[in-house]
Amino acid sequence: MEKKPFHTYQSQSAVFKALSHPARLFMVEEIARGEKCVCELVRMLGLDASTVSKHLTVLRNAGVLEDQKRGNMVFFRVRMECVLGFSSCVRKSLESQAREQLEAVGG
Amino acid sequence: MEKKPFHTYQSQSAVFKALSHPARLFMVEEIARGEKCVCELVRMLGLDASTVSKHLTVLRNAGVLEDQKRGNMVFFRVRMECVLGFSSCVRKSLESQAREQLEAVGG
DNA sequence: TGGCTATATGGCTATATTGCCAAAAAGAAA
DNA sequence: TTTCTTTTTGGCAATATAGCCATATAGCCA
Repeated sequence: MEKKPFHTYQSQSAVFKALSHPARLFMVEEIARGEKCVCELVRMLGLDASTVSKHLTVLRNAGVLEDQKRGNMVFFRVRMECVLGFSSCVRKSLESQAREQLEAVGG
Repeated sequence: MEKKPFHTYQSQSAVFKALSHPARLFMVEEIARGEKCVCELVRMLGLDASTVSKHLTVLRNAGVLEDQKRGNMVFFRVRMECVLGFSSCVRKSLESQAREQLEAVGG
């Protein structure tokens, strides 16, 4: 059994950690619809600009997003394209689990 | 965030949070190779049994794993099968990003 | 019954995370 | 130049997490 070194789990789990906050998950999905500047995400989320900036730093450091400065604005795009499939997988799984739960209760 | 209700992001991000710890990621991959009792994971990880138990609770509550008690042992299986594809996606992305980084430096 | 194993829970400390405000840095505009 | 906008960074307090130990619970076997 080819076991993977521990640092492999470290950098992989950093990606999941980056996706593990509702606001960050929202941002990734919105950015997937088209690149967004920080200011637009601030407007969408209603969070402080510094908070949004730090969330985006987490996503960039994990390799999920990449940024590009144009003028005095910074635009973010998805870099790790394959994570976009994660959400639908998780959503469908949670939905089917909820249905199972409903049937078990007698729905 | 009016595309999807907030609780959708909450329960989805709980799944990613469950995967966001190296020990939990390791456990999911090992359990994917075949169901494991808590005691075996304790031996593999070298962590306290109570710590492993709590990690497994996180994974079960997120819907990633399910458990089954047989005798005085509890066996865990993967419930959210599709997460098993996440790791290879992330690993490949991180590898290609590392290669890009190497080229950028002049490797 | 008692003793042993496997697992879960409560409590505790150390560390990490999150969100805000204040301020700095970098451009654009007046 | 000054002023405004955008973004990042530092600092702080509140909260959450991770790990351990101690203990509780449950099942097996003698």
